[in-house]
Amino acid sequence: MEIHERVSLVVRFLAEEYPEAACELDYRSPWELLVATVLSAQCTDRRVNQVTPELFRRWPGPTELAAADSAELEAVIRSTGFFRNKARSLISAARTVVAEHGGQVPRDVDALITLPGVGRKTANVVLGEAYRIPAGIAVDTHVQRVARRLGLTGAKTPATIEADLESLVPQDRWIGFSLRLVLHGRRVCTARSPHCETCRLEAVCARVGV
DNA sequence: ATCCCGAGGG
DNA sequence: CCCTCTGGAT
Repeated sequence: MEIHERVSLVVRFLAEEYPEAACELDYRSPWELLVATVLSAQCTDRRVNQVTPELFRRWPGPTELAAADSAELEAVIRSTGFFRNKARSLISAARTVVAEHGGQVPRDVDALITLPGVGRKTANVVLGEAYRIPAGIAVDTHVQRVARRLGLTGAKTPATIEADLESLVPQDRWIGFSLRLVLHGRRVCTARSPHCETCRLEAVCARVGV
């Protein structure tokens, strides 16, 4: 089967299988989503959602977080892991957002990735979810693993995988495609085992590395 | 390539 | 015990 045909089948299957796919981080504004997404690195969304209510109560916006005491912030976000790096990044990012972006989360990738703690994955999530701008396909550990197993890319770095997927998937499907690959990676094609016996994508899968 | 880092699952 | 969780910076 030719690659574009397989991709279109994958996109269609995912839309049928996971119509509900949505970001599972709790947030009420682009700023809160940015903070939650930075915290989600190497951490489950559930755990992030456990710490953000107190975080947003004590430091409601970038102005407040810019003036936060790092030790106090570290204590609040400790359970998400990497807490020293994340606290330092968030306070510094808050200062930049206040000083250079009028307190608003920037609407483009280049501005977002200059913020400490924000790479392409986080930038693509924030733009797609908060602003509905399909700036790029967010490539996290799940998207990387599942896309490679399916045979949609042979690349090994997130940047190249992102470019490969963006050349194959129509731009108006990017946001949902990423969310659904993540969901499939969590529920079926897990890191430990791809569970091919119960996977409805098996017919269009290259089963790379299985 | 390595480091940051806690928590839960197999 | 080892692996993994929506990574990013050095």
